[in-house]
Amino acid sequence: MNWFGRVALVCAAIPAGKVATYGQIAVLCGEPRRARQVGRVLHQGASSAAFRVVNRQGYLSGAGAFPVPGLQRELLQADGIAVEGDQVDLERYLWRPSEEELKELEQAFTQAGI
DNA sequence: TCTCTGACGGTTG
DNA sequence: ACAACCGCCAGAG
Repeated sequence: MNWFGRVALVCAAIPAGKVATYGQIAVLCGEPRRARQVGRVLHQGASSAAFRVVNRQGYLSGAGAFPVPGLQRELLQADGIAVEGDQVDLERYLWRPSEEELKELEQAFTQAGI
């Protein structure tokens, strides 16, 4: 499995109603310093769950990030997440992976052949 | 080739 | 709290 695949797996592992940060995704992929590259592969359409990824401040991706402006906002709200001024409350919505979730993720990596 | 540019983030002053 | 740097690396021009 490659970098692209890992990012896709991690995004798929984000629970509905929660958000994750780019840096967090990078860490979960085992490459802590590649937050930027996470954004790039997501832009390439790595995962349909990419709308649950925001930056460290809780701000949504830029206008050009999604084909339709405001799409990410709608998807998040449909997920039950409150979006205020293109920003979400990380204290409330940030995904904090449980031991069980980490284990499942590790399993997914292994199964995919990391 | 070379340079510039980012869906980013940690560190430092 | 804030801003300036740095690391990161694949595309675009």
